[in-house]
Amino acid sequence: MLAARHFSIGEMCDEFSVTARALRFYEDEQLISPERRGTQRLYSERDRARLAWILRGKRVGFSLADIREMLDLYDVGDHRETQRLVTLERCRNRIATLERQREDIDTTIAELTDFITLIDASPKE
Amino acid sequence: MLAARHFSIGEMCDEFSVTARALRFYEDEQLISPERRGTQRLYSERDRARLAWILRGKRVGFSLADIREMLDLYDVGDHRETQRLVTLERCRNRIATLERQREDIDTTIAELTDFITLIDASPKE
DNA sequence: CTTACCGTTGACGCGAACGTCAACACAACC
DNA sequence: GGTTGTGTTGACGTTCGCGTCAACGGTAAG
Repeated sequence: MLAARHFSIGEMCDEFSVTARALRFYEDEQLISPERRGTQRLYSERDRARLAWILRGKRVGFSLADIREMLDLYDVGDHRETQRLVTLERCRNRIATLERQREDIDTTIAELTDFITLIDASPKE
Repeated sequence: MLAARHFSIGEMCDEFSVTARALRFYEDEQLISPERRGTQRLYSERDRARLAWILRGKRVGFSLADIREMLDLYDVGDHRETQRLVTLERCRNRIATLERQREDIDTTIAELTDFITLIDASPKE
């Protein structure tokens, strides 16, 4: 096996363009939980994947609480029947709101595009 | 001509499912500026269109400041050459971020869908 | 007239998502 | 051994987007 690589908080900040404060905040909010070597944080590949999820979630407008819930969905190894149904339900809800968002985005893009052609086609002579 | 219809703040609240507080806040922030009959607000069709824009903007994750900027783009009747170019530039930037958002949304939907098939295909017997 | 009801302007409060210190620890380098 | 760089934990400050009173005004109905 390859020795699992780890990353310092500084490296994470550079790579993902976030502040250390933000990373620590996400940890407080239980979105990521890096290991420690003594007192220092060591981020694994898994932590990086989670962070990517977090940032993507933020870009599409989810709150940290929302994102935490979604990450948790992936985590519960415990897929008892009822729990499983709840998870499915929530996933589907998420998807539904995402699809609505996409419609909104398309509408907005269309309007802005129309507007561009409008003012682009009427230059002052 | 038809007499232009106007709407009270209460009607607006019902129709768009927003609170009066929010509407007044948007007004403070110069996103809408309804007329007044005495002290009371009278919302026109134009105000309604703007509000729809605002709410759509919010759903796609824009800040009120962002939305205000976009609404302002439509407003400046003054399309002098330089101003016009600035407007075009901003519109294109907006569109670019919107398209990126849509990619993020698609990715997220895909992952959630994969996850659903995963846990949906492994029911406890 | 008075009781409702809808509306108005402040002003303060609040949760989210960090920013910004302060004070300290540890390791490397000169 | 001192300094520089990178990290740590509090703790308080800040911006955004309203919520939530309080105190008041107009008007329509009984």
